[in-house]
Amino acid sequence: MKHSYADYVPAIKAMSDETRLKIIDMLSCGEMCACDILEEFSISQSTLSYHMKILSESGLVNAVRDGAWMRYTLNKEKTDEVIDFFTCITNDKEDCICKKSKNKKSDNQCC
Amino acid sequence: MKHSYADYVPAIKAMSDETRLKIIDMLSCGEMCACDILEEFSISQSTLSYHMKILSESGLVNAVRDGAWMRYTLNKEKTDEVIDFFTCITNDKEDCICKKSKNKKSDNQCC
DNA sequence: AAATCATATTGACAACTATCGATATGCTTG
DNA sequence: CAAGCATATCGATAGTTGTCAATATGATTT
Repeated sequence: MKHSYADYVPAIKAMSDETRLKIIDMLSCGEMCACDILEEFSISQSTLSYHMKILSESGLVNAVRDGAWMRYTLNKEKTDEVIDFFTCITNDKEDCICKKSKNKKSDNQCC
Repeated sequence: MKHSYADYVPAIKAMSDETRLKIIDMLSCGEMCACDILEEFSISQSTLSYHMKILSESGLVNAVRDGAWMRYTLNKEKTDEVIDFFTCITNDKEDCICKKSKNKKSDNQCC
């Protein structure tokens, strides 16, 4: 099934911040709780909570409550989907948007 | 050579916009000039110029003046670099940030 | 149930972003 | 060189973002 460019914007926006990139990297080898993530930064607890919300709402990160703690994991399906999308739009392809009729201006279907 | 997360932020920010994602896709099979790109959108000429500036300053797009026209191409080295970076931070690795000493809080070296 | 710990939400604010119309710059062509 | 085309810059503006302190919520422990 095809998607539109806009479908990927929330996840890419979520990745376009230095703090969140580092959090993604920290989650790449396994689960972490908010307090452990917080230890690695010099930001307030509310700011971290804001970043975790953006990451989980974008689908890049799974958030599971475990008692008083939140356990975060990377959503590998989603991160792979974003990588596939990038690979697709940055490479030449049979049905590339630039090969389509000039009249189909409103075509936002993509990879 | 290692980079910091912040090094990738400008390129990722440049990709975090629907219009610019479509422009990247349009450039994936070859060169285009600003006026041809503009035809595909319902935005003003000044807005397109703004987007092209962000794309070229991020390094994702090469901009070359050709008389009165600007010729834009995708910088494949840069787009590949971003894809490699994503692949790296979203996958487990030997020297992952999460395996480092808790004391090295200021370590922003990454993929 | 009161105190405490972990996380989320709220309200405020400065900085940044996307957009436009108007105007400027720079190249080409009559 | 004047007119016109292609692109860039400027100034204004509405919307979004990242940050914090303060406070709220929700779970655990005493």
